[in-house]
Amino acid sequence: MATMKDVARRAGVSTATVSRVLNGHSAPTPETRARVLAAVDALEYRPNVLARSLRVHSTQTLGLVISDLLNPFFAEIARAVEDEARKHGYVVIFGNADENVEQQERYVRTLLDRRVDGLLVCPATDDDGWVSEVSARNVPLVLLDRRIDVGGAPVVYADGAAALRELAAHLVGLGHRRIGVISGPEDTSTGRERLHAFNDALRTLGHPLSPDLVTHGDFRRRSGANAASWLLGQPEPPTVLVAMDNLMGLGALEELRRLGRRIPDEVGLAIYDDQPWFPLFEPAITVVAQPTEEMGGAAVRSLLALINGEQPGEVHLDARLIVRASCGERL
Amino acid sequence: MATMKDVARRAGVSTATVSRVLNGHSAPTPETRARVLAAVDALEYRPNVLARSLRVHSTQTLGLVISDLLNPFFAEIARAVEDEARKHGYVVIFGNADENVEQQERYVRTLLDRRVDGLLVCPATDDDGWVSEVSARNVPLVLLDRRIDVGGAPVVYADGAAALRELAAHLVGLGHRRIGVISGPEDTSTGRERLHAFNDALRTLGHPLSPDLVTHGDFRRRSGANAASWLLGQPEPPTVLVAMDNLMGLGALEELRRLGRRIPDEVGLAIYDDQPWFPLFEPAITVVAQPTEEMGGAAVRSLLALINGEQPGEVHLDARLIVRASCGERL
DNA sequence: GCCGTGCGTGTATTCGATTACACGACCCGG
DNA sequence: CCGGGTCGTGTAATCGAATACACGCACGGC
Repeated sequence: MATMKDVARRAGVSTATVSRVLNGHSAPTPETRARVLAAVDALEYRPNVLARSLRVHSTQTLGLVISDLLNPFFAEIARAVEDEARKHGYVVIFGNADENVEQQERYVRTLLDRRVDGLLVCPATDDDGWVSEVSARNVPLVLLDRRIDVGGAPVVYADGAAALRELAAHLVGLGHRRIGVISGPEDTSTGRERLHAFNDALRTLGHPLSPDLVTHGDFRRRSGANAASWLLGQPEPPTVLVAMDNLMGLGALEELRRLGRRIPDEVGLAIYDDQPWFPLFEPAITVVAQPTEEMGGAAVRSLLALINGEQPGEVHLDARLIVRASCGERL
Repeated sequence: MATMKDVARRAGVSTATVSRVLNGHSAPTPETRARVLAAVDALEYRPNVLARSLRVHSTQTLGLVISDLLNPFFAEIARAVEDEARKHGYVVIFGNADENVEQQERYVRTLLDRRVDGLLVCPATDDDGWVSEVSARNVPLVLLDRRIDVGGAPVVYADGAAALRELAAHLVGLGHRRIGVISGPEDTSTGRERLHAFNDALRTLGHPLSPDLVTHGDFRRRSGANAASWLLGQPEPPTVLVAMDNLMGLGALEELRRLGRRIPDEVGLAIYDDQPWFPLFEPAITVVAQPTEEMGGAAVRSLLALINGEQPGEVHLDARLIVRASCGERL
């Protein structure tokens, strides 16, 4: 690979001049500029990004740590993040934490070691041990989807309260009284908040959740199936299941199919997160849809703002209810 | 951030010694070693990966260019790649080509500029303009999923011929004679090969595809829906649809639902690629499943072999038929 | 004709590591 | 008691770029 020195020699100038031409700095003469550019493409010169980064303390790289790339929700986020980053000339390195705190911590460290200019994290749990390391090296940090209490880091998330209120009204309106919930882990903000928001809404309607019909999964498919199985095995089983994440919802659906329960006649089902295939199930699944693309984009923009020394605020977008047929007759 | 010089000063040794301790080289005295290590964690020293990479000409980073992260098939690949890479101490940078040749080319260049140690590409099309650049910088390259004719680059892919033969037999056995195919683009190897393998199998059975029932999509959902719509609008419409990719299959299903056609009584459906939710549709979808996880893992191993100067062969794994209920009565 | 101004360019240092080579201490055999 | 080998450590060059600073030259004003 040709280096800058080769280009300089061929153009009969110094490396400083080459650098200036390439970076559009000060003002080399038009002729010099032309000579340099000619040498550049004669030699097919490409700058060494590592050397540059070492010198200027910036890598034009963002780090993204997500909990699970197989979760379509996070895949969409990753895709949106990559897309927005590219638009701004950044590249993204990503790591899968696998809903696992230690792996998440390892990844954060790896990405910091790679000198990313900023870090985007969808925290696996409330654990915040890794945050101190990030702030110690003062690398800009933006939290995505799940929030943890940590000073300064802006959060981008989707607020499901309104949508869950609508969902509660929808279910109650259809006559459902025993509502089974498959919630996320209690040590994640999304796990807690969705449950609380939903319960608050139901309480307001005069039909609070029965504590024995609330289960906690781990945002994975298996846990959804297990929870559904347990709920339906109760002495007074629920008439509708609400899964607080798309994978757990899938698991619940799987279990309903396995048990041969007719939806929605025997049991209804609603899922938090929409997916392209949810309308294609029989019956089409009623969901709370999150604006994933906007979330990813907004997170990147917040992060870039931080990198530029600005002080972006918390972004919160709204999730919305999409009523389909899986909880009973459409109104 | 503490640098190696700081550590050296604090430990009362030279940077060379620090480096030797950290890399387990030659043999510093146990006492020196201890002093250095003490200094390292007193200062919370972390090596600067950029400086190291610049010096040793290796970044411990792999580049992955995929066509579409929103395609669950590629998401699984990405996940498997990242997983295997991590096990070997590599990090992966990825780029979404969006089934778009130019963006793919830009990404290849970007990743090369980042000095990845090796490149994994799922080519968007047969276009191979970008390959020359890779070989010019002799960066190890492994092709994943789709093959293109290019000397030297090992290919990792799933061979669907056997599974498609079984599928053909299954369909013919169920009495299907007019079989509609939603194939991939003709300028991708997977697009061509799956169609040919399937047609060969049918021909052998004495029921070759009717050319007017073969359509080509672009591996995206919309094209699957359009193709299904077109096929069903033919004067003599097919009795079963075979979509050669999971997204086009989803599109076809969408269209079938929209038109209100009962599956499999009115039209059957089979899809290439399995997904966790395919068994949950009513009826459960018959599929050809690819071993995505193995593909991703194998690709990384081939790439690492190349990086180590070995000469890995072509890896081809087998896809397999999973008969469910969407083409008619299960045998 | 002299000197300040400004502009284009080159020289040399720096970023933070790795490593070839040299050097001094120590030990041992003749 | 001295020469040669071993072993641990330090010195300095290197990777490939960016950039502070200095230098030289042309030009203009007096």
